[in-house]
Amino acid sequence: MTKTIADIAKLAGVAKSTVSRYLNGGSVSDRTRENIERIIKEQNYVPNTFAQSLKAKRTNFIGTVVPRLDSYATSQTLIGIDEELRKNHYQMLIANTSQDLDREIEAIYDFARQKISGIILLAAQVTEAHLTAIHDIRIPVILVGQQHDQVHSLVHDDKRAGWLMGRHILDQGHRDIVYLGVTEKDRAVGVYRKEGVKQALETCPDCRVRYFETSFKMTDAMAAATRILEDAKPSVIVCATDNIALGVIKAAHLKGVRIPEDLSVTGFGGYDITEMIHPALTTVKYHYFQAGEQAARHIIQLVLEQPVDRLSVLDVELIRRESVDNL
Amino acid sequence: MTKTIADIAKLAGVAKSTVSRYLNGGSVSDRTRENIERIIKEQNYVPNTFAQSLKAKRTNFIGTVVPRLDSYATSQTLIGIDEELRKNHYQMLIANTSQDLDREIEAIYDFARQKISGIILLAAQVTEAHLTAIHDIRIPVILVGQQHDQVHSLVHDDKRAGWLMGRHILDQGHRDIVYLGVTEKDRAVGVYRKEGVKQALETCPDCRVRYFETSFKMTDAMAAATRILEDAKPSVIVCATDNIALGVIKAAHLKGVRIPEDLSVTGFGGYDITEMIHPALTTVKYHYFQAGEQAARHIIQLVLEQPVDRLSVLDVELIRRESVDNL
DNA sequence: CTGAAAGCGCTTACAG
DNA sequence: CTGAAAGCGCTTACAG
Repeated sequence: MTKTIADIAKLAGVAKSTVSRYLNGGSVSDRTRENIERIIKEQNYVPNTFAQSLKAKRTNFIGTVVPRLDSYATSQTLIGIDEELRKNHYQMLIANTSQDLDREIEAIYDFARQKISGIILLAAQVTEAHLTAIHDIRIPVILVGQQHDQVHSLVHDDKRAGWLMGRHILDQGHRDIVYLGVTEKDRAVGVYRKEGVKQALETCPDCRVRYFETSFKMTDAMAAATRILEDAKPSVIVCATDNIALGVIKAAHLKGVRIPEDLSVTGFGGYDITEMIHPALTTVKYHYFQAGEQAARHIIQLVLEQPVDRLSVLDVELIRRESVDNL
Repeated sequence: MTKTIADIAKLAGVAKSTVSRYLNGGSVSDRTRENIERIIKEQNYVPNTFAQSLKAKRTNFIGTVVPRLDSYATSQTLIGIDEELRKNHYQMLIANTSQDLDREIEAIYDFARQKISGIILLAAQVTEAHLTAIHDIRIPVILVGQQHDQVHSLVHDDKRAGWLMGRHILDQGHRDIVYLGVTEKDRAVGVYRKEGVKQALETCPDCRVRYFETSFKMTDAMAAATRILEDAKPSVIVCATDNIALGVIKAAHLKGVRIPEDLSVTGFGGYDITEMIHPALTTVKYHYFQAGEQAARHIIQLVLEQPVDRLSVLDVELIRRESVDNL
């Protein structure tokens, strides 16, 4: 049924090795080249990748571990990874872990088992188990969105993002501020982003700043905001993510609190939707697509044993829109 | 370095075939079983999947072709596919085509080349080239979201969705109606969904209905809505997708048109975000996750050469929220 | 430039 | 229950 290299060789009147050489760009005479070319086309021959990989001991697979598939950040990053990988003739494999840490570890080992060449890890946390797995598999790994000294990392400048936002709301005259953040287990979002905001706000001695915590879910953020709006009466709520901001805005609408007249709200991320809602959300744009592209470039370099910076930091960009009032 | 079945066999003092049999659940005596088990654990042995696939002539890969990664519908469907595939020890491969029809065809052939066992195709259109490719590769294919008599298909009940929405706005007293749809090249969304609406509206002789077309992009929808709001003065705009509805709502906000007091708006899809915006969007919920699960189940059955319905239709559900006024 | 041969790491009849 | 042998479809030195 399906043709093998032997069939082609026989039809072309040459040895299998010659066909293989042709396939792999080795030196072949023009006559045999044309001959083989024609036969391959005629026979609709495609090489068996398993036989290739078995022999060559390597694959063109790059595995990507993602905590979730239904997030703007993940989607954009994946698209960037995929585009760049395609260009370089690598194929992306995705393992979705649905925010389950155990599955994350499992996925790493699974990928190793499949002899993929490298792993791109979009993790929210890096635990000991992660480090052990990364060490065990002896395959290049690059971390995206989080950093760790023992692993090649690519991150967004969370601290600067926080700082930009902190400065901005100060500039707009806000003095009574609520920061609605997330768990510190997520270093990037939970710690650095908040640190940036805090650092900017510390330049303002007469500011009142209160910190609250919620989850990444819009509904949880909504509930948290409802409580906050009952007790505190801040002029602005700085949310750790655009999704949280969306939840806060919803809560405000339901309570009849107008944005930005009664309450300013900000996010982080720069999701497409933040521009479409009303009022449009002031946020800090993260370059997820570019992060994906660069992560792909880095993992390929790592696979090819070329040097790569241990840490790359992507710039971020403040986007001023309508959800912040100028007091 | 990495262990092979031969190493394990030697250490266990048995033949390679015995180890293989153990691995594949064949009959082995308790003693050798325990022995092999122990050695495998000690040596941290993992079978080489390429050698397995080369010999066994099949893989546990299921390829999924998606037109885009950054859409709620795609994400949810992929999650459903992935979950179900995992359960059955299949691995999902994703090819993103960025809405490029040529890449879609290419992806199908690429998958075949990689000897994947089956393909799940989330296409917006089914062209001759698709049919040729599907026919050429001789691998089971299931179409999701679109239907075609020559291919196993799994669809949402677009016609009924349209009908439900048409009935609903009629029930709410709307008589001056604009339908903002998309290209008929997309049969499911462009034709059937619209047909459903039309069918419902035809029961209303004194209704005024006008049809417009836009793209799937929010920004295009926004521009289209801006024009529509200048000329026509409908009481409701029925949008072919939630994203289009989001664009329409944005345009309305910018023009100072209040929703739903001045204009009612509806969508299709049931994206999470539609609940968070204000006012919450009336829409028809599609069960993307379940579609993914079922598509996975079907493709597995097809791979195992079990019978599968040529066409499966998933139910949809009207969700009444605040964006439709009761006149 | 070309070919014969060995081998990648498995699985699968076939004997015993 | 167990083993020896052949073979899956390729690639890679090695000779010529």
